[in-house]
Amino acid sequence: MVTIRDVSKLSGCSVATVSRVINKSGYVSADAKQAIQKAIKELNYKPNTIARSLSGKKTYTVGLIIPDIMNPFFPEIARAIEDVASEIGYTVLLCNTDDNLQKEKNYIDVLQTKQVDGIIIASYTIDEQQILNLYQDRFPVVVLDRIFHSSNIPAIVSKNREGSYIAVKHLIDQGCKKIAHIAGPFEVYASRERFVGFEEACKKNTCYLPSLISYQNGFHVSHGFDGMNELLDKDSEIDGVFAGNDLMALGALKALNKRGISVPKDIKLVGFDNTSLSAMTIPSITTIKQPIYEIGKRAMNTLLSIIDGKKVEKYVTELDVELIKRESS
Amino acid sequence: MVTIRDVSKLSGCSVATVSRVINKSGYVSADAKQAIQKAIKELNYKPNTIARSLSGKKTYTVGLIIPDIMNPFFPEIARAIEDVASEIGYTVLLCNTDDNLQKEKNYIDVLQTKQVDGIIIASYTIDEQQILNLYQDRFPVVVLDRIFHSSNIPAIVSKNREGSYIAVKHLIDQGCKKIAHIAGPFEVYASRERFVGFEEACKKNTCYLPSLISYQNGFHVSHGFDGMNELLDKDSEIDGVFAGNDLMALGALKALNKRGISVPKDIKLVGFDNTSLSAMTIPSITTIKQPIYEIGKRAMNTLLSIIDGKKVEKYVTELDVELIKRESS
DNA sequence: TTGAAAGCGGTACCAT
DNA sequence: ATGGTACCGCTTTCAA
Repeated sequence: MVTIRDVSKLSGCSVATVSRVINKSGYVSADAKQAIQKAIKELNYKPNTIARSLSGKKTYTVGLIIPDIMNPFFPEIARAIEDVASEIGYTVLLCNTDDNLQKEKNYIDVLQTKQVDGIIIASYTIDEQQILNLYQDRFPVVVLDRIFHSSNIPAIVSKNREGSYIAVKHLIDQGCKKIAHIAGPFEVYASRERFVGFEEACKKNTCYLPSLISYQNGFHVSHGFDGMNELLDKDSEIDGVFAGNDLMALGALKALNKRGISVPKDIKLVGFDNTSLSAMTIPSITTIKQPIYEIGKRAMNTLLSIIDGKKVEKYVTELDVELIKRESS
Repeated sequence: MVTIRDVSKLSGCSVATVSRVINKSGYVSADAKQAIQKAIKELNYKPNTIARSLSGKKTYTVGLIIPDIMNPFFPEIARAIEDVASEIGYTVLLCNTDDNLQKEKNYIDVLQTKQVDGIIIASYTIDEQQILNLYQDRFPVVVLDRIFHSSNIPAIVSKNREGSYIAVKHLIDQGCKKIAHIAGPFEVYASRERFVGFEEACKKNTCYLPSLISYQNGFHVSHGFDGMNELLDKDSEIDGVFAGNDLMALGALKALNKRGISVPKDIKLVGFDNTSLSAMTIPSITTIKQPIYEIGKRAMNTLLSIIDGKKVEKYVTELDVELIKRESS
């Protein structure tokens, strides 16, 4: 391995001077600079990042903590984060925690001992105190898809409530009279918000009935499937369904399909997220688009601001959602 | 930040001894050990991984280079790798390269200066010489879904040829007389193999016609859509389609749907990969299951063996594929 | 404008 | 069994 001392020797300058030209810091004469650059070329010298980190206190690496990269919401988040990271020479550590407290705690420890410059966390279950500790230690953190009202931890979320409202409004506009909702788990911030948005829209438009909500303890395809069946068993006049996310919407679609109920003729269906799968189903699913990529991008940019010691003016960034009309409605 | 010297002072032992108990190396008296462990607890000391890496030459981090985490094949790969990594205290750097040579070259450099212990590469385009260089520098590398016959670079692939054969055989068993293939780009190892498997199966079973193949220059939904339309325009008697992967199968399904051709009644369809989406479509898509998780797992285990200096006996690991029967056939 | 040298937080060799 | 200390490769202060 070629070190800074090799460059120093070959160029006839001291390591300090070499360091200066590498980092473009301090004064270096044109002659010295040239000699050093020549030596760097010749030796194909690449500064050792580890040594740099140890001395300089920065690793140019951030940690991304998510429940599971296999959940279709997260690849795009990860991609966005990685895109802005790599753009400026940062690198991203991928951490899956399955919403498991122990794994989360463990990863936070690991990331700290690895001296990452900051952490982006998307977790439904994580111990609030855990994150608060980081925040109070002035460790750069940004939270996704969740808000801690008890503190000023920077958070990026999208307008879930408004999204639900738009979804229900759309179903009404399409002629639906009896609209049901398949709600995700209430521990999850986004589920709660979507539920509230649904309630608000229903109250304003007189289609609210408590029996028209199925409460699920998860948000995967199977939950949508079960929820849809549950709703259909209770009330056969349902003509519109708003599912808490696309995965559940797909589950609902499967249940409807199995019963021979036609979408969108008999029942119209709207999902949430606009994950890639919603465009892939047949019929494709109308959904509320979260700007997933944008969420990731903003999160990373916010994190970088914090890392650079800039004051973050907006602690909560709320991003706009949008109705994507497709075949299911 | 608490350092080893703080522990040394508080415990009354030297840093060398503290280091010994941290690493369970060398002899330490019971008394010393106890005092040190007490001090570690009290100070909540965590060894600094960066310092450790600088001195010890290992970072316990590996790089994962893939085209795009948003491609549904890779989240599961990433998950598998991260699972085995985290299990033994390793950490994974996520690198998306979009099959772009410059990005690949750049990431390989970055990963080397970050001193990762090894790299797992899944790339269709990457310069063979690039990887060869790493390999010859004795830098631990494992390649996914591709084989370099010119060298002994460890590779994990699945039995693509056999998979195609099984797919075609299945279509024949279902009564298909005229089977078409939508082939992915030939630069991609897996596409070539699947194509060859298709040809072999057709020749053995007398349903081979060159006109029944659509050659696509990509493998996304749109390519399947276009390919299907192309085939249908050429020959209206097709009653079975084998798509080069699930995304293309979905595209084909969409095209068929649009033309009012019923699947599986009029045309039966088989995909490849068994990505999660294949189970989600309506009708769900029969496919050849690649053991995606297993591929990732093996790749990481192989990499770890290499890192630990063990001899790798099998340079090419070929994993079995399996027919997953679903509604589309 | 330059260089010597003291860290950064560990590891591990060599004495004792 | 233990401790002193010279590294690992780079940054940064301080003096020249």
